[in-house]
Amino acid sequence: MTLMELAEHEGKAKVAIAARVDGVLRDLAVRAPAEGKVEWVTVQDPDGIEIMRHSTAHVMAAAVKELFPEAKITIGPAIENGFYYDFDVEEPFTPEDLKRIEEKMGEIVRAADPFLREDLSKEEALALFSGEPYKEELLADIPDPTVSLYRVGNFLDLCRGPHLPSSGRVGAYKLMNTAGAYWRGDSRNRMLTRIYGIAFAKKKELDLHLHLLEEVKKRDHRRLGKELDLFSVNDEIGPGLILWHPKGAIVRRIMEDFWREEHARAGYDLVFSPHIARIDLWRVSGHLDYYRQSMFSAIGVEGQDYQLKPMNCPFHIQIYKSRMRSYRDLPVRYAELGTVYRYEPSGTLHGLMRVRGFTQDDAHLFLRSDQLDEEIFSLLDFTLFVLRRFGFDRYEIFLSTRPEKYAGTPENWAKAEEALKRALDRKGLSYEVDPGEGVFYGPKIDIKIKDVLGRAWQCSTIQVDFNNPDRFDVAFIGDDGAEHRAIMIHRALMGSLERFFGVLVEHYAGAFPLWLSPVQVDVLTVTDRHVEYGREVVAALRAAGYRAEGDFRNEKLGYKIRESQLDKVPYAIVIGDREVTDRKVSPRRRGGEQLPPVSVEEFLGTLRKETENRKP
RNA sequence: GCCGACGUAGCUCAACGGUAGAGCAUCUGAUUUGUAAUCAGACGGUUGGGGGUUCGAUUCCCUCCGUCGGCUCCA
Repeated sequence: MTLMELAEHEGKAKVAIAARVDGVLRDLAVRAPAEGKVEWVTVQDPDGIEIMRHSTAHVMAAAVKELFPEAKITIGPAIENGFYYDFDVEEPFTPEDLKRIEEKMGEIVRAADPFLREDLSKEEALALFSGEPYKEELLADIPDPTVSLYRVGNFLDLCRGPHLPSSGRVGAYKLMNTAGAYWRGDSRNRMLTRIYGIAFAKKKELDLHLHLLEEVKKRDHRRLGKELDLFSVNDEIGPGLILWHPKGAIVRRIMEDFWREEHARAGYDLVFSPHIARIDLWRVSGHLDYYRQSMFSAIGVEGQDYQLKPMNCPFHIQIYKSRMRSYRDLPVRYAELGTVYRYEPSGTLHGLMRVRGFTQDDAHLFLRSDQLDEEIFSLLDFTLFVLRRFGFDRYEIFLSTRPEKYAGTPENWAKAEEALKRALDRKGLSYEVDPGEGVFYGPKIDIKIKDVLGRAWQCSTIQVDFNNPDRFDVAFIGDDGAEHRAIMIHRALMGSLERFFGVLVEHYAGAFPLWLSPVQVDVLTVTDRHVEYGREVVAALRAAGYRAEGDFRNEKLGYKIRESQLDKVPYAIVIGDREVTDRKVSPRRRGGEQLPPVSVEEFLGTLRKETENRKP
């Protein structure tokens, strides 16, 4: 009896698409075990939906091979929300091709061809895949003597499986776009043509996801940046270089003020450093060896080479080194909103999220080794405190370990990795280990913040550095009167102000909380009769420290309300005959909620309450 | 950087080998208006830059710049 027959017997044939036999995922076509645990896997199951998406990729590849027999197949896994498949073709697919492929997929789904598994020796498989060089290459790399193949209709693919019982069980899918992708993700390899698709169990879920994509588009910080006049990038200035317009600049200034205030409170000393330095500084720091591909070319000055800074650390180190330090002075914490410049390949630039010039909310901590654990622990605390103030309370945390290209000794790396791990464990934070993803000078904790739509953004980073102290001879005098090596921590909480601001814009869809809003209150008059009192109200709000603007134009109230709403101003207050007579204002919240008329004093109280503690 | 698509008025988009058009914004006038758009008129473009094909290019070709979707990389 096969699992399929067993499923029929148990009345599960309609929902089961695979089975977990003693914890191992299997096709329904295989023989049911005489004993052992069988669990049915459905498309509701995370494993099940992945199988379905993977099978959809096969169906797509089958459709492509029918329409474009000369296309060479490569690989096509399931991914979040869907799947992709990479092909080697002479001419990349056009949107019209995608439409045809999608239709052909429909035919294959309607045909409900079974997915048939065949286990063959590698030699037999090689014979079947002659003319498919990528499959031959994959086969050559498989150590096992036998491999599994899956056939659906006329399409045969090398695959581990499992798969749906038949193509008829494929759910709702849609081909989205094509993209270039290197074979095996290596830029030295040939560029393939990738087709991305999304796939869900039900049409309704697919529609929901398409709706989500619309929402993402609406929140795009590049669109909102233009609509709300927050920032721009400009051809004549150059790609990846940001112009902060007045409204964006207000938000940035508030972010910076908050940051400075809290850092002073947390025991940091605020410093400033220049944007360029002699190239030798970067030779000593190791940047020239390990970071050169991210640096702009040197600048010749009176026969000497200077370098635009990609990081702030060497400067802070020099401040530390400007005098002798006692063990009693540590930890020394230098913080700077330091603007750095990094060469990023043009194809990677993206609005505010990936730029060539950005300001890090950087700090460097100089510690004794006995202070490392405690400092990292309180740093995690501080980081989460700052992030929460901006409305982020969900995170993905990664611990990145030693990369291939690194400076320092493996022993020191291990020590640092241990220290980071201990702090995370003590703080009770769950995290993933990212092997080999550390920076060249040390391991790090990265905190990705999750926005309202659940997307994760890399912002905060805490990096231990055992390298620079050696290179720059960063030392302190211990209680034994001898010189000791200090440990350094690099850290940024918001990461880059540009990226963090971009994330903020998307998180709030441009509707910033009151404390961050570029304009907090719009004062709208009904007719010319009310302008005088309107000016008075604007002046009173400004005198109290709020960002208020008056709209005294000769327009209908509805027109002004609409504009205020589109500008996402938190409060619009209406002033007409009634308000002038009673010396009151009628506030309306962004979103339409109408509040009762109150005196200006009372309204100020409302604002004060809403901005205290910088409520997100 | 690589692959593909794209670049038309301040913005969003039409036209597509035959001297470029709409809506919104802006400006002017009228209207004095009560919670998401009052009406009318005017202004606005060497169609991203350069080169080529053609009697003629926004349209076809080349090249450069930039943007977008990915890949590689990353705050």
